[in-house]
Amino acid sequence: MPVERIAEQQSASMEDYLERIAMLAEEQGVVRVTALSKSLGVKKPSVISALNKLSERGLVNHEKYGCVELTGEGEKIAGDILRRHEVLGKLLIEILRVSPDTAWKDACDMEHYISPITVERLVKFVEFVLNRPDGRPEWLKGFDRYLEQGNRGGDN
Amino acid sequence: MPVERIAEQQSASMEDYLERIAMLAEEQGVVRVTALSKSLGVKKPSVISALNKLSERGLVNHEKYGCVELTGEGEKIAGDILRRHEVLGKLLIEILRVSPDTAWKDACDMEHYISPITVERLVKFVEFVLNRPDGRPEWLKGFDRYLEQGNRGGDN
DNA sequence: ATAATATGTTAGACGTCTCTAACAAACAGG
DNA sequence: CCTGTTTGTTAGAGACGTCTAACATATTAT
Repeated sequence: MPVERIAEQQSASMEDYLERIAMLAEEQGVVRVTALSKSLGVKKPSVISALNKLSERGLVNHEKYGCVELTGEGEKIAGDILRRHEVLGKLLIEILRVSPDTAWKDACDMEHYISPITVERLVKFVEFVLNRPDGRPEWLKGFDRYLEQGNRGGDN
Repeated sequence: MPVERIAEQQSASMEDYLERIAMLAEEQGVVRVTALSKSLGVKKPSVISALNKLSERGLVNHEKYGCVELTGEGEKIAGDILRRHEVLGKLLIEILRVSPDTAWKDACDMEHYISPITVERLVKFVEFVLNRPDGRPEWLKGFDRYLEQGNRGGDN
């Protein structure tokens, strides 16, 4: 079957490039081919090939032997991806207590396929559960105990 | 980057075939190429091609012009996929209140990328939240109200 | 300046998964 | 039966994303 349509019509792979460019730009200011290659675990010709496509689509600026930058639209898309990544990560790490490494990888693999509607729900759920004046809710502490002890704990 | 390694070393596409074969077998007894083609929204030659690969890998039995059946190992893998699908679906539908259509599609697209560890956590979370003697917990009803009214409701 | 190294690019191949067009087998009605 | 329709298969092409090998540019150090 065709790869599922993804937000903004980018493939999962292209979305990974956009996201990583945004992250490296944030972390290190300039983004270079070698850094992208190392960060994504692909060879440099693959990076070049991806940058050419993203460049054609108007999502990045990349002159030969130069630095890589997101265009306005590229930034917008990268932002959406990061948002999906972040909310999934929060769910996995802070609610489900998955280890950060596993959670990061799973979130990264899943993030391309969540519809905007579901993203919104996730955002609201994570907000509802975690952004509370009284901190981590009791029932969630009960889930923590359930994980640790294999039972529901005493008070949830 | 290479497509992420998936449980049992199958590609997302091959996993979709396995899952759908299992579902059609359940629903209709016999599984045929045409049914798979319609169900997955791909052309028949694509189905044949997939079946040949799955057959080589010992996951399905398919004689020329005959029916399609999962082998023992094929069933095991399909079962794992269905389990991931189901737990994701429950989270999206019963907890996050995503509409079944969207949830099904999102779950289907995400299911291939969840690690076994995260699946376990999801299972436990969904269990913890939904399998309770006293029914849907109060805090979750609070979330339902939060979705409906954009506030936290009165009592959670 | 120039040699050595690091970085970036091109060309071409491969694997996966899809498609269309054409063909083959199975089946069902007359 | 045998003819038409449904079903299944083969052959070949194309998109995508990766890789290696070879080459080009840029940078750094002497």
